[in-house]
Amino acid sequence: MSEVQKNWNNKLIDFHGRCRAAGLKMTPQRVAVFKALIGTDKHPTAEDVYRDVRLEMPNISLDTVNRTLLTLVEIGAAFVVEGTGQPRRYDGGMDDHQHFRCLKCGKIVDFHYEPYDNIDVPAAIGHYTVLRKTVYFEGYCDACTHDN
Amino acid sequence: MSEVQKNWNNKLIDFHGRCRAAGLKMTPQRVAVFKALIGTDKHPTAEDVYRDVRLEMPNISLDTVNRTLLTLVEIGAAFVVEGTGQPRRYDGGMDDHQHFRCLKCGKIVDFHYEPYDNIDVPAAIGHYTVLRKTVYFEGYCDACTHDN
DNA sequence: TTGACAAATAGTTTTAAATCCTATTTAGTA
DNA sequence: TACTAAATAGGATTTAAAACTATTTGTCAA
Ligand SMILES: [Mn+2]
Ligand SMILES: [Mn+2]
Ligand SMILES: [Zn+2]
Ligand SMILES: [Zn+2]
Repeated sequence: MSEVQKNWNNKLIDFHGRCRAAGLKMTPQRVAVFKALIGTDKHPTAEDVYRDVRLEMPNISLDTVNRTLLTLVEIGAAFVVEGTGQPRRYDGGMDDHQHFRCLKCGKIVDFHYEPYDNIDVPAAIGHYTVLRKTVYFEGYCDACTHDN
Repeated sequence: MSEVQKNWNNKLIDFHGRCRAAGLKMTPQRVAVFKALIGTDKHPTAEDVYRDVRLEMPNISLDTVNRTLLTLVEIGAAFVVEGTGQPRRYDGGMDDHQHFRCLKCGKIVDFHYEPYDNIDVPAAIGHYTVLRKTVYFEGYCDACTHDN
């Protein structure tokens, strides 16, 4: 088995484990949505995932995709990308990384800068339960900077 | 004139200037929306602002409130708070600060930690046009942490 | 001060994202 | 293999935001 396949397999096993731990059934729909999400670095919307999964599973419903994506977030197998105002964008890449979002074309680009992996929680909000700490950039991507 | 009044007045003068610079008319609706926004630290939705402004200006339309808020963002007199999927939350506080959002009650809390005001752009995205740099926390606020 | 006109608004309709509803199917288990 | 709670499909509903259009209004130049 190749490294890539091994990595893929580990993710599926991990997903299986998370579902069991949470008392969730392993349905084909769940697996399909999970695979679609971890198979891309494009930070898709629910509609994007729906379109993708339907190629293999034409009868899946949009509601199931939406529900499943929320479930993935709940069990820690995915998260919602930070950003402002638009439809939710999901991310199945659970390795430490940060995001840049292009305000013109909507592209969300991963990058990794280690000092931002675990930034300090300032005293001012120290008494809150902090579940997620994010460093996030917005602007125009290369293509959008240069055209126009 | 008190310090508070002076500060308030400066913001209106600044707003006036920004409108002129952008070639925008000074309408009573615009002023009312702007005042409503800078008069709160609650990060209101468009509906919130609508409700508020209508007390003084009962005939203003929701569309005007939405349009005006977007206009304020365009001319740099306000911005949209980070966070997707829910209704947009607006912020008229243009002093440097950061946000914590409670995932349970939706409250958005301002805090200010100077080292986060102007963080480094990593080399990986150095060629992009970075317009906004954000440090952002999510979790449960005090009340929501304790009442479970 | 007035008149012309582009910009902005009110009121409404339309679109789009997400959630809700319910009859039916299914994964886990004993 | 049969049972049951959980999950799904398909459709309806809700909600935020944008689009549309007739009317009104700031702005500016005469
Ligand atoms: Mn990512
Ligand atoms: Mn704020
Ligand atoms: Zn772009
Ligand atoms: Zn809270």
